[in-house]
Amino acid sequence: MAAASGASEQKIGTSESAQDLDDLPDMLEAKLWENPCPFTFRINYLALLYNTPLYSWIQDTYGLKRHEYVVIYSLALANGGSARDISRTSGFPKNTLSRAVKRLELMGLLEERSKAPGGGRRQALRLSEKGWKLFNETVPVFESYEERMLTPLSKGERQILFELMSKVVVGAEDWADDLPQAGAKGSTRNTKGETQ
Amino acid sequence: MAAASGASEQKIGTSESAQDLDDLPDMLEAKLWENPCPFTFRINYLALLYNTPLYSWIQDTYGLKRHEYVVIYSLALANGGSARDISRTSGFPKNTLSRAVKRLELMGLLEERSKAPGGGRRQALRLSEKGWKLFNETVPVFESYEERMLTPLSKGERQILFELMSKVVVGAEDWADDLPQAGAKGSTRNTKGETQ
DNA sequence: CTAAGTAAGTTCCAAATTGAACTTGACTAC
DNA sequence: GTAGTCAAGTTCAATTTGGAACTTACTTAG
Repeated sequence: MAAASGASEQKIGTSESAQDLDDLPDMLEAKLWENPCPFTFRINYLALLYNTPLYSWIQDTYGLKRHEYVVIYSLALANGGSARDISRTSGFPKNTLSRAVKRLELMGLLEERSKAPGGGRRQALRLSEKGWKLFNETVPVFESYEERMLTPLSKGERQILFELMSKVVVGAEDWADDLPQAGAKGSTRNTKGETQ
Repeated sequence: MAAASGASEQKIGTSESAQDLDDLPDMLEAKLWENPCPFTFRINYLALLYNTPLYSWIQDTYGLKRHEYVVIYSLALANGGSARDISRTSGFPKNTLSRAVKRLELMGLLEERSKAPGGGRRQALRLSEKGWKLFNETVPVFESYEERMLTPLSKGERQILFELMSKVVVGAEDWADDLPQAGAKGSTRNTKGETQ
């Protein structure tokens, strides 16, 4: 709760305050404390703060783009997964992933795709030795960044946060499909936005 | 906590289970329950689930792209804000926003930009009557979607979640700038990723 | 008053992204 | 076996994106 700043109808009384001092725009205050969607704003904002530096580090260090690294990460957690799985869990469209996979193969980070584990025409993707090495080198950085993010919370608070977020995610299975009104042609879902 | 599925070294014993039944890939289970970064995965995943349908609804209904709607939303919370502010708080690069603003003006959703409130060369952006109308029509949908998302939580739990997330966001001011190792040329920050 | 400095906003263009169409392979029913 | 159905993956083309360079406008120092 709490209404912190005085944005909205600001008549520019005395303030314009932190604008340049601390570099934090009033707008951030407004988005944090007067937002009709405070939860999702925090979600999005934290995702921004977390992802941006990490993926730009990955880019600079390993020359991998975000969706390429996402493939690595995904396979590290579920080796033998398919492009479709990665698409579903990350939000990247399948053609983007197709290219990513191709490039990773070329770089020798994936093993040759074995034919099909699950259903239809699915291809099982697996990390190569080199792919695992890359993953093992990089996870600690991601982990420590998450750790860093959670610094303000005690052990117990983290546990609670984890449980609450899990509840929300698990519950999401219900609503995650019916849009406001029309789903219309929305056949294949994923249309934007990404996940690690 | 809790190791749910049996992904990682899956030898395809009996399962491949929900793969087609419920449409949830094992990979999702792995990412949820065996992820070295469980918090940020949830963050990203929820952002995905929330943003995707809403913005594609906005697109279909009002013909506005995500960053365009973000401008509207941002100004609704902090009227008179500048493009720079929106960039900072949303993560979109300034040229993208420049274009968005231009288009919104053309559509009559913004008032003519007044010169400068804060410092330097800043332009104050304001919603027009029409812009407010659009915002007022759409927020309820965003709100109800957030509400929907939080359904699994009791009132008290929501309050706790809100407080914990706030703590993390507020604490972010400290770490939000130093990358893993080199910030290098990273002058203007925002390089990818978006926020509402 | 002029010069230098700074940063917001804009333009440009090469590169990346993705919807749509297509291809491919597998499974199912006959 | 063959035909039909379905979805994973790929290709293609058009749009979108965002880094770099530029412009503009204000602020400050001389």
